[in-house]
Amino acid sequence: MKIEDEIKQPAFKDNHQKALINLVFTTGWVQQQQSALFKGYGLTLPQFNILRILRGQHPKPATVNLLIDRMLDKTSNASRIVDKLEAKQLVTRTVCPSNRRAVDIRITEAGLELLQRLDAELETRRNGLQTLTDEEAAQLSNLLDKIRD
Amino acid sequence: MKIEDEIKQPAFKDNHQKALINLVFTTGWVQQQQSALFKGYGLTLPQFNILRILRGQHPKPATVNLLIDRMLDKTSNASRIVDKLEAKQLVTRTVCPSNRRAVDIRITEAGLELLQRLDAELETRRNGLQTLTDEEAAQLSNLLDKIRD
DNA sequence: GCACATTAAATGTATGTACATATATTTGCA
DNA sequence: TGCAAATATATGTACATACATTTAATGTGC
Repeated sequence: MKIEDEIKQPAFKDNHQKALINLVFTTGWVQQQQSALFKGYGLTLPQFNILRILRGQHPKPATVNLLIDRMLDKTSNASRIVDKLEAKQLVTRTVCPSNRRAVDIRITEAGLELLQRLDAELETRRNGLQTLTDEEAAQLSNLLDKIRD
Repeated sequence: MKIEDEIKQPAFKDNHQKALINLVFTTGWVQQQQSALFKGYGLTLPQFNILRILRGQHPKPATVNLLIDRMLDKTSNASRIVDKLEAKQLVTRTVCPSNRRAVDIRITEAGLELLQRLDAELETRRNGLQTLTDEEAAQLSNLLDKIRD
């Protein structure tokens, strides 16, 4: 559906305004698709993203700072997302021996297994952008980079 | 900065994954820019968006249902965002005479004046996508429409 | 006219976001 | 050495999101 119809706005001031609204709307749309998938596994989107970062580090631990560094949303509160994952026994938290201010966070076997089950489903969806060709995906990425210049 | 450096991930599996991560990251980036602007006026981003819809309706009233229909994030709780705006006397709420289940929401003079002050500042920023040409903005919009196909 | 479904909005609860502040540990340097 | 600054994380608060439930008003079929 065209963005004009999605939000019932017949016209936009210019292409910039239209692109901005489309950007926000479409990103929300994609994230909602993803969330719906994770929900069946008892995970939220940020919890999934943290788990994925921890798997990338495995078997090395990660600190909260490392998680924030790699997260897409830098201002979110990694501490409390880890709280939830710890309660579900998908991660462990231990004081870092070499720096007792820091905390070593590790993904558990249960966490790895959960991610593995999700991988299969995600693969079939090509990350939610399955309607784009390879070239279009690259083009989109370039335009997005230019926005942040 | 390229997306690889923004989130310290040296490579991506394919262009689709890279575009998806870039989409989420860049939209967050743009929204944070906007939020920073609104903060100086005591508004949050969703509050601003609701106010703008109400101005579009003015002097006709809007119902909560109409707000949800036009909001970018369909699942957010318009009722409670209106609560905050009402507390700041930027909108009024009255029971709709023709359907007493519904509520007529109107922007106040103070709300209109606040938006007018924000307009001037937003204009100079070209909606946060000022680094794109007109053609690139149109191209971006087309790619985003295709994602939702 | 009345029971029952439908509709509009509000409310409850869990989670997340944004930002300020607190607590504990480590570092650096006078 | 001692003490202030820096660092790592946790906590507090306000607001928003996501989704289920509740309350009140309206519409519909019998």
